[in-house]
Amino acid sequence: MSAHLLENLNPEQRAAVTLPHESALILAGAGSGKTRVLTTRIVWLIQTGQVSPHGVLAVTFTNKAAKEMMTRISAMLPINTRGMWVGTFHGLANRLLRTHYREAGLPQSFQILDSQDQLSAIKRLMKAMNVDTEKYEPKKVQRFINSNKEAGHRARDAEAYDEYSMRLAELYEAYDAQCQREGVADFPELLLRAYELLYRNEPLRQHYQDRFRHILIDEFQDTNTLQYRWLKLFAGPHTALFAVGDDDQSIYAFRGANTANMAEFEREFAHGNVIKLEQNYRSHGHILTAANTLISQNAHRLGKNLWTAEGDGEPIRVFNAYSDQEEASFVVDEVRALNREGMNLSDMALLYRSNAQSRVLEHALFSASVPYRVYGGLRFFERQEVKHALAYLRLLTNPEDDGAFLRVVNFPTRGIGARTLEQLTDGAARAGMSLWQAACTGGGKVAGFAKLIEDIKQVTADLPLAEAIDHVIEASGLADYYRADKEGADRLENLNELVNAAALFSQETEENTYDATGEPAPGETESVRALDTFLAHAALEAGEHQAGAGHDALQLMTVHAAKGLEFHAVFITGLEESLFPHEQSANEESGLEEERRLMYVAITRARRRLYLSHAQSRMLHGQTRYSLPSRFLDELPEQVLLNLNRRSEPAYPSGGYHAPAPAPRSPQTGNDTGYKVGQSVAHAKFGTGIIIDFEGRGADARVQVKFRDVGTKWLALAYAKLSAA
DNA sequence: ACAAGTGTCCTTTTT
DNA sequence: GGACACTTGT
Repeated sequence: MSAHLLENLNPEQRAAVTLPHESALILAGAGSGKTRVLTTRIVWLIQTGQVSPHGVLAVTFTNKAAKEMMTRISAMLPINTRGMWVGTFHGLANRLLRTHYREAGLPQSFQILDSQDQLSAIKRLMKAMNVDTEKYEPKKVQRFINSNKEAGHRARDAEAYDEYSMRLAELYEAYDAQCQREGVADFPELLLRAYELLYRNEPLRQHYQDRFRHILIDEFQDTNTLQYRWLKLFAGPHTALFAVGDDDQSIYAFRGANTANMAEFEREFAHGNVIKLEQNYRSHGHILTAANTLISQNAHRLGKNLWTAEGDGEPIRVFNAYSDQEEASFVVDEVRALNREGMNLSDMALLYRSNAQSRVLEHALFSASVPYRVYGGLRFFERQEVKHALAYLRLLTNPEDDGAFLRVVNFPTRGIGARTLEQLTDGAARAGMSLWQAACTGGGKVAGFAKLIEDIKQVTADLPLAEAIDHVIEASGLADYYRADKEGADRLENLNELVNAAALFSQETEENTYDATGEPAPGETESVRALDTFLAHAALEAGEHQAGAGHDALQLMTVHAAKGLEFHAVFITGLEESLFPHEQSANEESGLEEERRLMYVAITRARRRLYLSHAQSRMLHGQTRYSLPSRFLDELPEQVLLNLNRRSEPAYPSGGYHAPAPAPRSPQTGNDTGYKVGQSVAHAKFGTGIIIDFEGRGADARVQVKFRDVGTKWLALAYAKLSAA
């Protein structure tokens, strides 16, 4: 049985899967079979009787990865995997807190705030405290709170050395008090609460440490400080930690991921028990060479070099476009050509650094009737109409939730305006009540709202989840509101979808094969528990980015979103200085290294064919910007590149992939110098740059040049020795 | 009380 | 270009 399991694994993979009961670090390069190793190890451990499903804790970062892992395990292991804890950090923390809510100091029906909810809670607090939001931007306050929580610091432990940060710490403290009062927890709070729960409660800690014999962590390079400490707390003296990660693919430092965790883990747990998976099963040789060469220019690495048994494959195609539009039409032409040759659109991906870049590409694809799918943007449970419905539901199960109250008290409009709410808020604060309580004791329109919620509560008390939600949508007036709205059809549709989602959710949790969000607690009111579990699910798993019409479509996404995916053909677009690497990251060494890792991730998504393109001019934020090619292009080995611009005609000005591009539309066209805006030039002293502006004629002519290394300068053409580059 | 108009700021993102 | 906050007008 287990011999069969280990077939088709290479020696390193097999060694990793069959490691003895010891902690180990698996450095798994891109495309090296990381997930396979992780899941096979779990199955192997169970099959060989070394652990029962009950003793396994497997942690991932995304719900998608957790589901994928569970699916693969169930496919290999025909036994009940219910006792296994597989989920995201937040999902598992939630599970722990729901089970031990009393010990954790939370109400049973505590609600989870997503980032949006958290931000509005902070704004509300700051308003109540009369804090100047110019001086203390709510977003910055949010970042302060979250980064402190993620470092394991409560307000009292927060580093505060000056007036400004001391004020931030005060806000943090007040914010936590508000959350406690309202019975809500934000994302980092889930982790910190769960951490503190186990840290302070010795018997509980003992219990879980004894239980989990094996802890396996996916994407370990993405863990933050708190998550690492969390894992250490779960690990008892008899627990083996199996951490899988790739420091070269760490692209989330900006949100707190701490790559140093890998080195630390090696020191604290693995003790030299490190296995490198370096054979890549995804990409052809030239693509890997490019990736290896690029990433070798990062100074801080654990060190790893991917290789493949495949041949070199095709060269990497580089295209220099005159404008973002030309870049887009180039991409469209290539995509169609590949599609004609038989490659599915869904096997091709268009990658970009930031979401704003997708529009030009979308426009070109749309005009050419190429089906495409964009990842990113609003997700199902984040849509305003869905959040409104959820707020009503939250109010039913947890009336202390002022955030939910304020969200829906006047939506649909009930004639309850700012003035009324101000009075209500003041009254509630003076009496030390929640808004809900204050509304119940008062009169007028606000009391009418309270009555409405009370009625809904009565009717839905014994209804199944989906029917309860359906009633809420009707009785609250949400449905009528969107029916009356000319543009409300989609929103109405989504509310319908919410009812369906709830029905599906009830069905799935009943079957209970996989339950990442809540432990069924015996003896509690059925429908209330179901509602709480569903609301937690909605917050923790915000749903798909877009309703997936499962047809063959080209895939558009940011490089971040592409991590973990692979495609036959990949287009990396917008390879320009200030865009990729992004200008806000390029200044710092660590920022630049992260951008380089991002580029590394992008390159290693490709199996057979890779296109790199950049545009000399680009519409961004309503302005045309001129940029130099990304330094990452220079960091690739020339022998694996194929410059498409040099196929038939000179590279400049249009690149001439197809029709020559129109002349630049600049008020200075038609000058007499032989230079134009957008052109790349070289200067003996300042290096290479690009002309971004122009003034004067003849002997007085001056050009403004944006140099890669020395910034932007005005140069008199009569004196500066410029040459075309 | 609320709709319509004006001004500001723009990474990346999962939970 | 577009989301979001804030101000003005009815």
